[in-house]
Amino acid sequence: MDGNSRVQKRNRSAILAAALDVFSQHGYRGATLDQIASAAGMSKPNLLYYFPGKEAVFVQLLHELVDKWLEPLRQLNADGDPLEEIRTYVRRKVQMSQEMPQESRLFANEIVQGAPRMGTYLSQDLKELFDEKTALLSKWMDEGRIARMDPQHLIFSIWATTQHYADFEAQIHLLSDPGTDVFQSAAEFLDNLYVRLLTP
Amino acid sequence: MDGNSRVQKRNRSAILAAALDVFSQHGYRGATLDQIASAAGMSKPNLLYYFPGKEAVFVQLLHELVDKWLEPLRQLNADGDPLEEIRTYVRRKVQMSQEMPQESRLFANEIVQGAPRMGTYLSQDLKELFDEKTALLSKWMDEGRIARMDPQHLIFSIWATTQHYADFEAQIHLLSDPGTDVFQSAAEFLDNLYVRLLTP
DNA sequence: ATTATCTATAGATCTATAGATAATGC
DNA sequence: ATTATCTATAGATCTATAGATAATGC
Repeated sequence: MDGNSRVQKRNRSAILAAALDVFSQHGYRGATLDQIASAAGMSKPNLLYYFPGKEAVFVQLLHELVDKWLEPLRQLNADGDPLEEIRTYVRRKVQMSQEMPQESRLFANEIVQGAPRMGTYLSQDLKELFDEKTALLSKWMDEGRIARMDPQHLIFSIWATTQHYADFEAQIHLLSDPGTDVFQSAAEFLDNLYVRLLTP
Repeated sequence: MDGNSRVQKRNRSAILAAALDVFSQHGYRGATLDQIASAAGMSKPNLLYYFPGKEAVFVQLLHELVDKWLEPLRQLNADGDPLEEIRTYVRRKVQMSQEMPQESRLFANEIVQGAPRMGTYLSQDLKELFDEKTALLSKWMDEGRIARMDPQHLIFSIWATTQHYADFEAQIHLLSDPGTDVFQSAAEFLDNLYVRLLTP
């Protein structure tokens, strides 16, 4: 009656987990409800009992992930030591590429195609957070605590370099020396890069 | 008779140009032959007179682009000044993001999804070139002409930071200050970044 | 004669729904 | 009584082909 029985919760989260698998690998159009239903261990009509349609599953999935996805940037702390805060942010982003590559590719897929289903509110959350944190970086630069540069491009470069290891994993894996821990050496490389770049 | 009449050439290149438009925006599965044929100004059966099928169009398109795409890295010159060579490479890659964003997104789409249609030979070309250029970077580091670091991650970081402006253009555009030339400021930011990073 | 294009449609795939049935909760 | 699931299928979309016709080149 409340639409939130144990079975409902279990099935809805099974569907969203399956949707993450399938959408992140094939993109929105490349994914089919059959694949998702099958990965969730149920029939396609049953899946559609829980969600009104394909797009609803996709949008719900983005919703549930966006907060988790932006958490590291949110934690960039105005009261901390600037360089250490940014190093921590970079380290966390590399870690997310390692531990949540599907989430990264889900967003990448969507944005590469112009983010047609991301919804304005998702972008508004992001824009607000982005403006807040670029302002913080500017302040740190004004205070001479990190080197002066364009704070927007600084954040873009952190996103680019860290998410690259998840989004382009197929290429990275093809080109990297076998037997090395790519994420470990990436974390070290990027830590060094941002220390060099940001030290006043 | 030779299968290379003027009409054939014109139509085949119209199809490939249309395919670049459509595949780069919607990905392989999201694109339809109808869209491509219509963008090329012909009927779908007529398109299929020139190519055996959808995948053939896509693979042919990748083929024709991969050389152009790798050209800037190929031009990294062992006899030039190391820092200037790398700065030039970065500048060219930013320029390509500005001037060939569709090509960038075409490859991005494909690699994010695990590069299922890229073919091994494409990757072999890339691997060979990548190994050659990382060896060159290593040599420059051994000679003390640029700072020592992991040369593989150095190239990954250049790809990531430069291609990001094409691949994630939707996001960049949403977040950037309006009225500024994003590519101009990106080029300056990245030039400064790599000078700082690489100066011994 | 050969090349290029069109109409019509087969066949496959996919999203979504209708309607019946089984399982669960009171 | 309500919630959850199934079978069957409608309807839309898409790739690809068959077969006829028009345009071009010798």
